[in-house]
Amino acid sequence: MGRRKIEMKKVENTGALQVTFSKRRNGVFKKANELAILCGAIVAIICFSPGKKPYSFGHPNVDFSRPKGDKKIEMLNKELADVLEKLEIAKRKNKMLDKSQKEMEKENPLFRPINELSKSEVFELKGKLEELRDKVKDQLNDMEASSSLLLLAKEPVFMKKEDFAKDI
Amino acid sequence: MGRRKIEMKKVENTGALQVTFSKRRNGVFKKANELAILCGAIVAIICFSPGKKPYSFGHPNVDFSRPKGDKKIEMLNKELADVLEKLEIAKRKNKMLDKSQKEMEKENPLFRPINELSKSEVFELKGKLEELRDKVKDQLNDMEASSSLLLLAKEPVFMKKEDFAKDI
DNA sequence: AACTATTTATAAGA
DNA sequence: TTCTTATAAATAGTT
Repeated sequence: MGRRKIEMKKVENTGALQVTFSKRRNGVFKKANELAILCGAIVAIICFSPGKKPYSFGHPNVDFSRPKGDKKIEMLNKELADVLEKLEIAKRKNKMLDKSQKEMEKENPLFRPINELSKSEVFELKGKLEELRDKVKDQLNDMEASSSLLLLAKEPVFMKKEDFAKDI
Repeated sequence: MGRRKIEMKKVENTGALQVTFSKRRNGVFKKANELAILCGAIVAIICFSPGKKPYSFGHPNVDFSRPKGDKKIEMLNKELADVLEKLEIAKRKNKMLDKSQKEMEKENPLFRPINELSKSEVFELKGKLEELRDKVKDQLNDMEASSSLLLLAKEPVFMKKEDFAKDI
């Protein structure tokens, strides 16, 4: 599409690479914009330059910044910390109960099994919750990793209006 | 770029819309592929057709299908269900303990407060966990929504090899 | 950044 | 849908 046909392989000249990336990135974004307008389609693109700079395009109203997600993860962790703290309290209470229990056992040995199970339940539950917390973390991390192309775009760069305006 | 210049506004004819979307989607994906190859860039596109069908393109190795995510969410839900079941068991145990407690109270009234608190802790914990489960669900749903363009692409459609081959 | 010779994409037609 | 082709648009190399 120019003075001569080019080979479809990586451009090695660093200067030419920058220029080619810039020109073609704009070309792709422009085509995507036309697709969105002509067809009423939702289109999102994100790409990383050879220098790993992120650029994104979205139509309509696609925002790839991620402060929301980060805050939510913090809140989720806080929530779990609260639950775990409650479990610690419950555990301590159970210990107290256990202590008193020993006195009780002297009078009524039948109580023992029930209390023991109840106590181990709480411990098992704590373990479950800790596993769960880690799994939730991993889940979110994995989701971020697999959708990283979108979510890592901290600095979205949309095409300049005047570049699109030519076609509209 | 064709027999005649077209206006940059939504194509109203339904048949023409389908054809235009299909042709131009392929055009955008092809350009994106060229950008990725020529510049060694990472490029990801996802778009929804006028009929809301998702299509995606990724280079290199970007897979937007989500069986992994779905399985994880299922596992997460199962995990939570297990924890809640354990809580139900603990709750029942506590009820039994409570029953026996009434007999105990006759002998030792001091036990009552501790047991009552322990029981309410379990209830509170159950509530917390239910909240948490919903929050985790919401969290995942929101992340999917905000990054929905990627994650909702259940049926990624990559360009046919032969279409790319022309250029490579 | 602009220019322009060419290649490429595609709108309409078959 | 798939192919053909006249024409519009993108862009490689140049200035």
